Amino acid sequence: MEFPVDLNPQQRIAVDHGTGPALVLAGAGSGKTRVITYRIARLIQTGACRPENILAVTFTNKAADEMRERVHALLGPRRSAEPHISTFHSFCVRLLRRDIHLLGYRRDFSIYDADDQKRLMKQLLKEAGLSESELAPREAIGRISYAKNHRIPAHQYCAHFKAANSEETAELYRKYESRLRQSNALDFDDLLLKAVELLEQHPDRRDHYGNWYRFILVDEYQDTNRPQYEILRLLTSHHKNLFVVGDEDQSIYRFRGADIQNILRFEKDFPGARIIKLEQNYRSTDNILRVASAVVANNQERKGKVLWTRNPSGDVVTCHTGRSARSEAYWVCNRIEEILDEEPGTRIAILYRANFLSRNFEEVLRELRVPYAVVGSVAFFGRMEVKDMLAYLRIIFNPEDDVALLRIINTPPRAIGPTTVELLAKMAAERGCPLSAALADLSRDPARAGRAHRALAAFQSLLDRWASLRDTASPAELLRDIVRDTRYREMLERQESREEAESRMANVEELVRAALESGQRGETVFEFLDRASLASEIDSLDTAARVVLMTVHSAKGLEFDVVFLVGLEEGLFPHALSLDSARDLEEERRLCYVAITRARRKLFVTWTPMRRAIGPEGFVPASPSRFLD
DNA sequence: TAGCGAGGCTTTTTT
DNA sequence: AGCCTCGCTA
Repeated sequence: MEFPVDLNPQQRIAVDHGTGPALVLAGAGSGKTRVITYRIARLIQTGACRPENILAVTFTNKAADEMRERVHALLGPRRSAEPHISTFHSFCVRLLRRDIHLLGYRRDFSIYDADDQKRLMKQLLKEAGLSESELAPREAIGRISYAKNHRIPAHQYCAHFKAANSEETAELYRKYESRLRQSNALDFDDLLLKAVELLEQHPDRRDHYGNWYRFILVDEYQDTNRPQYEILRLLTSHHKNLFVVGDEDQSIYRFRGADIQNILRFEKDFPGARIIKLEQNYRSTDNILRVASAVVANNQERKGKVLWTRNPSGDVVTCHTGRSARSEAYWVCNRIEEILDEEPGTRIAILYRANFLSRNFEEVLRELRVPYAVVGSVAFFGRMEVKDMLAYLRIIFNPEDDVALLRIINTPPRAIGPTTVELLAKMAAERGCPLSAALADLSRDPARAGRAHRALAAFQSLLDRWASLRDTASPAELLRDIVRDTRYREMLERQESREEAESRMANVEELVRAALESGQRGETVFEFLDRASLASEIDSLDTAARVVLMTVHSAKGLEFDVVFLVGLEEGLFPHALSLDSARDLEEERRLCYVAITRARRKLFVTWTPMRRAIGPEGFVPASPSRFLD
């Protein structure tokens, strides 16, 4: 293949960049994914580097898949080896599954997602005698996560944070960490942090991976956090071949630790870095672009790019004020009907700040019989029944996984109630052992008898049976056994309507199929579980859907012909929790910028004063978002 | 002591 | 739609 010529001068400079650090400041719609994929193809094609020595990092699995496909398309079918393209988290998991024993962990660790974290934290709050109204589990997790990402250990927590209940938080932090350790589990933060530790404490590993990955490319650099930055520094310490692409105006993940300073001070961190700006937008009409620029121009924390386009000016951006949340939804959905009537192939998105806003739009779309897809709230791997099945697998392969055990110990109900679970937890705490060990002992204790004991013994024998199959049966076979042995289907049919039970069982079947396929690809059970843990909602987005509903965060990196940005009210967008801080407000503004720049041809913005029926002091009508000005 | 139905409450953003 | 608590029953 002759190398493509459809690159503008700046893009070409970026693609042809040789060795050493480079920062590509790429405005929305300026072709940044294209630059990365072309560059990967170029490095391989010119022989500068073998494919397997390239590491490209993206933010979602979906982005990684797409990048892989595009590189394939550019290079054609001559498969010798593949460049390594994945998310930071998946990359770190791979590293850790191989080398984490060097840090004193076992390689069969479990991964705790947000839901698992919350369960663990609730348990800890209960043990500490704190009510959830004193300290919300999510709040506690958030603080601990912040401290971890800034490398502040529990015993130094109070010295850094002087909030009212920082002592309680520090104590929870200490217990949280020791419980994770004891459960042979890592949370999402740990996946990155342990990778940093590994590379820092074991220079031979750092050199090994650093030498292997000769060229490292990073997408969405503006959303990297501190541990991610450190991983990049460690891996590139010798060769400095770090090529990052990002847009400071699209940095929207501060709440989960992203540090916009990473992109703002790139030249300081990597002296001699080449800086390339991509300012020509190929996506949107000029009118849309001008609206976007006007919003984000109010920000201070910028490097300053001037986006421009050769596209036509297009329609003006329309703002609609709804009489109520419901009528806002009707207005939007009626416009959608009209648009699809005229041009059935149009790809349309309804974007909002918070998930719960989807409800009205979903209901109205259903009423009008317009097919749609929602991203969010209930992703496949987040479904109750799927998580139950995965918890069974986890406890079989990592018996120390307390959160998994607690999840399924009485699901389906098998007469192991709160009192019995409490007793197990007390035993485990006293002996400092995992719950499964306490369970095994208690269920085999000949001195005990009675109903509760019989229930425990029956459950233990189920666990023993599955454990004996662990090394011979495939995960898919195990899952089938679990469904059968636990009478899971019967539980669903007892608890829910027939339809509901059917659809949940269909999800379980789907999971079995996924396990089967994973096995056929030759993956281990851990690779299967890892993918389930790291899958995100956007990964499974059906790109064929004409109308999609999602949060603005989920929409980052996507584009649509027509965008409806809804719920533009003070307190909602910008969100009430961001109003006190200038930095948070800037992030809300960037979020708004992201939303606007998703649109190719048409943009509608809507709001309504009448969204919240109840406030603290009765009804309070909302004001239009400041972003509308 | 476990199970179950009723009823109230609540929703920032997520790898 | 999911989470919790409460009160009743076996």
